[in-house]
Formats: sequence, C-alpha cells, structure tokens
Amino acid sequence: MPSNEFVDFEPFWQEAWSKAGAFKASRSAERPKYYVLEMFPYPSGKIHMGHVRNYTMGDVVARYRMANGFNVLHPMGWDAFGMPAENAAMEKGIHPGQWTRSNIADMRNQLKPLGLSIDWTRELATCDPEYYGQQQSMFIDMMEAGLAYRKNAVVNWDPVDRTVLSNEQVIDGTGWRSGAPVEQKELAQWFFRISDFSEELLEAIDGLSDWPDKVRLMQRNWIGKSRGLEFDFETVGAPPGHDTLRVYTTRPDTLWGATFAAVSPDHPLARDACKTNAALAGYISTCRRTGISEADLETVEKTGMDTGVRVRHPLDPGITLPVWVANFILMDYGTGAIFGCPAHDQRDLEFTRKYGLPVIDVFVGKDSDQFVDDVAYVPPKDETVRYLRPIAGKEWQTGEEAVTAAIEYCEARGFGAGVVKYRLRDWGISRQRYWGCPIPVVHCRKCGVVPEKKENLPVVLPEDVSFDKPGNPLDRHDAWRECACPSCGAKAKRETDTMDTFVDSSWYFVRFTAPRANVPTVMEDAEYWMNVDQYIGGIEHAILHLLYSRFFARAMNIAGHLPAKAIEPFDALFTQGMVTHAIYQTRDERGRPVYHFPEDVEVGTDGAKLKATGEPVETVPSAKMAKSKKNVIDPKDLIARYGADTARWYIISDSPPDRDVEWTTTGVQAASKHLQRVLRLATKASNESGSGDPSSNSGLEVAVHRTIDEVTRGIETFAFNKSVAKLYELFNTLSKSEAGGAAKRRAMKTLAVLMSPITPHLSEQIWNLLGGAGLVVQQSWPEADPKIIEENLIVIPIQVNGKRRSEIRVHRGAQAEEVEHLVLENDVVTRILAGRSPKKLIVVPERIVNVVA
RNA sequence: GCGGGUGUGGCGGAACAGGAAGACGCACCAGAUUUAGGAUCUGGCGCCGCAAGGCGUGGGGGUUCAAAUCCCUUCACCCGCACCA
Repeated sequence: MPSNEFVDFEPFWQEAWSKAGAFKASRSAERPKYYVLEMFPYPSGKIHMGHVRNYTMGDVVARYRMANGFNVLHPMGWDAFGMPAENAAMEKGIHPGQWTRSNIADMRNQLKPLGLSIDWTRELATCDPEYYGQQQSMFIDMMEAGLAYRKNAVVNWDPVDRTVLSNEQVIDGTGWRSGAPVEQKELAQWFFRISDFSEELLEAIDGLSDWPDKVRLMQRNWIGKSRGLEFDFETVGAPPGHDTLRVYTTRPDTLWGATFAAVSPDHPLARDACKTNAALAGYISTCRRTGISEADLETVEKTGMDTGVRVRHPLDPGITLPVWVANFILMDYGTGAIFGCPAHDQRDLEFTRKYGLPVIDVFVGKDSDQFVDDVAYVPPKDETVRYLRPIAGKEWQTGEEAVTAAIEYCEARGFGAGVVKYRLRDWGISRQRYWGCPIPVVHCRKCGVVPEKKENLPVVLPEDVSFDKPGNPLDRHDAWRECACPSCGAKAKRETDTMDTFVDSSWYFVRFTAPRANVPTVMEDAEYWMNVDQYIGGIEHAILHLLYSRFFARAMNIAGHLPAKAIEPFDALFTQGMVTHAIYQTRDERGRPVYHFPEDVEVGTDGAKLKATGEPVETVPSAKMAKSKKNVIDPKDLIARYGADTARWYIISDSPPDRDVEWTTTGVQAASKHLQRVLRLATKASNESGSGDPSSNSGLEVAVHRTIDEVTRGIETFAFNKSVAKLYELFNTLSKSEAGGAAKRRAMKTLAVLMSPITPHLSEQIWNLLGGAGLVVQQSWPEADPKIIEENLIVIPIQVNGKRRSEIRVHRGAQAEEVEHLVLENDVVTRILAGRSPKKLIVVPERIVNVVA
C-alpha cells in the first residue's frame, strides 16, 4: 500500500510547531501552570505500542490544557541506567554507555514522528553525569540528615558470576544466568530510612483523592500497618544473655491458647543455642540453604526443631512452653519470634499437628464447643465471640475489644506494651553493578566511611571497563577506586556499589523543572511547576516507583531540595491498560506452538490462515504484546504506512484508557479511513457555496455545541473513547448536513479544534485548508453555549407498567397536567387501557412518564 | 487463603444521581457505483417470531410505578498481596 497523504503532511506541521516554539515551557506569571507527565521510558532501543498509548494519552491532556490557557510543562527523558545495558555489554561486547546512548537516539527518532507536544529542550537521561552528579549531591545531604545509612544485610549471592541477584533473578534456588546454587551472604549495604516514614506515607494516602483506589489500596497493604502486643517471655534453661525472649502478636486475646514459642533460624537465641547443640546447628544451616525469595518460601515445607529452651507463660508462670526454631519465622518482621496458638492460626495448627504439640481452645463455639479439628478457627476482629478465659473483662467481646483489653492488662502488669508495626522495610539501594549512579562515598582506613566532597562531584563512572570477567568491573578498576580521603587526605578507596535505578526515577519529575541547573533543584522552578498535575503510567509501578517517589520527595524536602508543597509530588495519577494483540499459532509435530507474525496471517470469515501456505491458524484472542509470541506491531511501521494521527486516533478510540486495548488490523484501517473521510469532507466544504444563514444551520449549530460539551467532558474524565464517539457523531451529522458552505466550514473548523488533542496534524491541515488564522495549536478550546444545547421541544418516552410503549413531544418546562393530558390521549395508551382509567400516573418532569394500568 | 475489580449483541464498548438498554466503532448483510475491489456511497443489523408480540445487561431472589444501575445470594474470569505472627 502506498503511503497516504498524512505521512506527507505530518512532518510539515511538526516543523511548524517547532518553529513557533509551541511546546517550549517557561515560567509565566500570567497563566496558570499545568504539569503533565508520562512515566519516562527505559531506552531498550525500540518504542512499542504501550509507549504510543501512554504518550498519546499524555499528549491529549497536554494539548487540551494548552488550549484551555494553561502554561503546560510536558517533558521527556530516559530511565537510562540498569541491567539490560550490562547484559548487552556481556553478550555483544558493547559498552553499556554506548549501547544506551545509541538506543536513546533511536527511540527519540521513533518518538518524534508521533507529533507529541514535548518540550525537548528539557530532555534528560539519568545516565548523564549532569543528572546523576546532582543525585550524588543529594545523597550526601540525605546521608548527613540521617536519611541514608549503612548496615549489614543478607543478599542472594551468585558465586560464579560473583554478583548479587534480585529475588526475581533467583530461579529454583539457582542464578538465572550462571545456574549456580545461590548462597546467602551478608554484605554492608546502603539503605534509605523509608520505614521512618511508614505512618506518614500511610496517612497521606487518604489525601490522594485523584489516584486510583486500587493503587492507594496496594500502597496501604504494602506499608502493612498492624497493632499488637510486644512482650517478654521469661526463659528457662536459655543460653547466657537470653533471660527473656521478646515476641510480637496481633492477637494477644489468644494468649491462653499458646502452646509453644518459636524463633527464626536467624534469631540470636537460635544462634546461641546451637553452640551447644550440634543437631540444632545442623538444622539451622539447612534452613540457610534455601533461598530468601518469596517464591522459595512458598514452596518450602514448614519444619522446626525444639531448642530445649523453655519459656514461662506470661499469664501463669506455672505453665512452661517449649521454644522451637522454625523455618517459617521471618527475622525481619516483628521481633523474629512468636508464640504459637494452634487452635486459632492455621499455620501454627499444621506445625503443631506435625510435631505432636498440644492444642488449646480460646473461644467457645456458637454451634459446638470445639472449633479445632484440622482447621483453625480464626474469628474476624470485628466479630463478637465468647472467650473461655477472658484475659481482662468480659466473656463476650469482639476481637478488637479483646485485643485492646489484653494490651491494657499486660501493660498494667508491666510485662508488655502495645506497639504498632509496619511491613514496610528500609529501602536497600546498594547494587554491585557498574551501570548505575556511583554511591559517592570513600572508605578510609582511618576515618571510616566518608562522603565525597561536593566540589569533587560528580563521581563519574570510568569509561575504560571490561565485562569479560564476572563481578563488578568497578571492583577491579584500581585507578578509579583509589582516591584521597575527603576527610584526612590519606590514600583511600571509593565505594564501588551503585544505586538502585529506582533512586534515579524517584526525582526525575522534579529535575525536569530545572534540568540544566548545577544544583539538584532550583527552588523557584520547583515552587512554580510542582506538583505534577497529571501523571500517567502503567499499573506495574503502583507500589515501588510511586512509593519511593513519595518518600524521596519528603527526603528531598528535609535535605532542602524541594519545597514543602511538593512532598506529595503527583496530584493526579492515571494508570492506563496494556496494549494486547491476538496470538497466531500453528503446531509442530510434537504439538508445541509455533508463533506467526500478524502480517503473515490472513484473517477471513472462515478463520485465520497462513498467507504463504493456507494452513489454518489457531487464534489466542488477546495477550500482552511480546516479541516471543510474535504478536507485536512495530509503531514505526504503522506510522510509516498510515501516519501518526491514525495510530493516535485508533489507540485512543477503541477502549476506555484504563482497560486493555486490543490491537486489530481492521480497527487501524477503519481509523485511517475515517480520518481520510474527514479530510475529504473538509476539502469539499472548502469549495462549497452558500452562507451560514442561522435558520438553515441551527441543527448543525446545536450538534456542534453538544459535541463541544461532550468531548470536553470526556477528556476531563479520562473517557477519551467517549469523546471519540462524539467526534464521530458530529462528523456524521456534518456529512449529512444541508447547511450552506460557510456554516459547514465554521462547524468543520470547530471539529478540527476538538479533534486536535488526538489528531493534531490532521487538525492543522483542515484548519489551514479552511483558511484559519495561525495554527490550531494556538487556538483556544471552544466553549459550549448552554442556550444552544437546550432544545425547546423535547421527546418524552411513555412507559406502560414500566415498559416503553410510545412517546410524546412537549415543550421544555411543560406543566405536569398538560403532559398527563397528552399521555392519556395517546393512541397506544388508550388502546392498552381500553376504556379503564390508569391506577397511577407518574410524571418525571422532562424525563419520562409511567402509566400504571 | 486475604484484598480488590469485572461480567451488557458476533466483537470493542455507551447508557449523567433509579427513568428510552445497546450511542459510537468493528465485523456482517443488502443495494448503488465501479473494468475490478480489501475503494467509495446508501441502508439494515440484540434474540425468538411471517407478524402481532414476547424475551433480553453471568444465574437465582428481592426493593420500586420503574433496576445494567440499589439490596441479598450464587457462578465465572481478571488483578494485587501472601509463612506478616
């Protein structure tokens, strides 16, 4: 198919916008600002349909706001550090920096033809020293403010690649690349004190009213607040230094049901107890061998071993309970020790059954006295239940009341305290990797860990590194490592860990407000542009990126780099759905699927066939686009063939923005045809004679104003698909209209402006064709006149017994008696009533009438 | 297991605060035009029925003059979290 005219005129208009400086953002006292941001891409080298959808949505918002008189900031950058660049270096021998920069250039070239309203002068890449140097500067300030610190932590260690692995990179206990069994190793690592902000981050979620409820809920669960009792068991026969054992419970109301205590294999008591107990030491080292990933924990069988230590029941010192080591107790949640209440906790019950420990009921059942069999009875906290031995107060209580009562009772007895715990842990940012922001500290024999002097920043990554050996190239780069101690001047060594790339993406939105500054942020710019008014991106970032950014904004504020107004940096968040496409597959001799690209498949009414051979093809309806399944459409090809506006129009029109959109060839063709029809109609209208006599065009005028109203509402509420439907309707009305040429041209120009956030190039083309002054991009958004929209004569449906049977036309504001009269005279109504009078007549003014016969 | 969401024609989806179910688009069907159509234009299109009419928003029940919308119940699918004490 030859390229269509869109492909020809689109670059022209892009050039025109560029010449007019239409998207260059600068501070302005006169106009209100509006900051639109889409999550910046990782420079993989190719844009995909998800990018097209994301950036088109942002562009619709940005252009709409521009037309509404806002001073819009709409920037673009690159999340440029990360593993894929190092993998490319290892596989292809290309330097990660070179690979990344050439990918950025490629992607910029693919993105620009989309005609986005981006201020490219603010472009940034996180791998540029200009960016990460400022990040290092902030890191030092945060370190000095006590927000960043160093401690030992356990990591997944691949002994062959000599590298740390993320949980996702550990597959069945082995390294994803080397296949070697993963070890657990303790390393000194850098952390951000995000857990100090647990309560604040949790509470502030309530104020994020323009975020999806789903995301807010996910963040709440991630922070995971719980209230409970922390208390000390008195021990019997414990190793020295363990006179007490501290445990945490959210259900102190079940304390009478305790039949054992258990500690994590990493708990100090376990470590000390195994010094004199070889069997226990053996068991604990077995536990260590299993990975620390969540997937591992799920599949591992629950096991334990008695330490021989005993503890006294806090409510009755006469009762002693055995202390076990159990592999399912996590050292970093609570105190790393629990009491087991098997009657009312399923996991404890299974453990108890396995090792023959006793089970003691706490509650009296409603139907039977015994709850416990193989299923633990766990009453919801808001349910009222009867306690066999109430700890304090009443026999009948809700779990919530009983928990409070138990906490107060224990506090009064002086052996426990009510505490609040959070699941959220401090953010470990150390990565033993080359391609990341170097952590700007120096290790000095005399002075210890010292931050680099600010005047020595940025600590730039060395270019001359090799990836032919396992491990972090920075570790072997002696010339880079060696430096002077910033404190005493003696010979010292640089830190070789780099930062988690989530750090880079936790403040780029602020940096966009002053991307070239030689300080991290410029307060006046941040003050003016922040917050991001509308942030758009994928749901996959609902937790980590957004939570880290919320924390980082607070940390930046404390370190003096962000005004207080911006500690919740994103006013409104929108999470868009995925772009999916059918998968086409045939089977090989063994029945395994063989995938085919959409362009090799012919889809007819009798099913799909391979173009080459006519072989029938199975169709899997809709799946996320993935190269491995060959169900991908390259935006580059699409734009080359149909133009950017077709891609934009289609991706906006087909589904609500928050749902997945299925990419279909017929849908794209339909979009392309429609845009060509619009252009054809405009061309026709440009030559048509006849004036805009109001009496002959009033219908058109009403349609235009209705459309303005509805398209506007659609954009405001992120219901772009509805706006598109209304734009189709106006087109249909316009193409059937009998109005004179001038009236049509006027309507057509409004249509062009209304379409311009979605199809900006076509809109310029039409505007120009119809003699519009200037550029569409400089036009104001039209306003709907309510007087024109409100028609005087309205249609009111008539229902008989709730079913629609007929309708009447009345004037707006007609009296109820008049309407009743008309209804009772209606042919259909009189026929159904057959002489009887209705039991009841309900008139909802200007809406509907229901006759109850 | 816990938490959340979604179920509407052949398909994507509309339906404002309980008031006309199926807007708009795709696909399909018929006609016009064309050398041709995978182009363009006109019209049709929820299901059953020749029709009158009946039935229809996952299933069942309820509230109401009126339910896709509210309540109860049930089913299916999707997403998130998960040894969290």
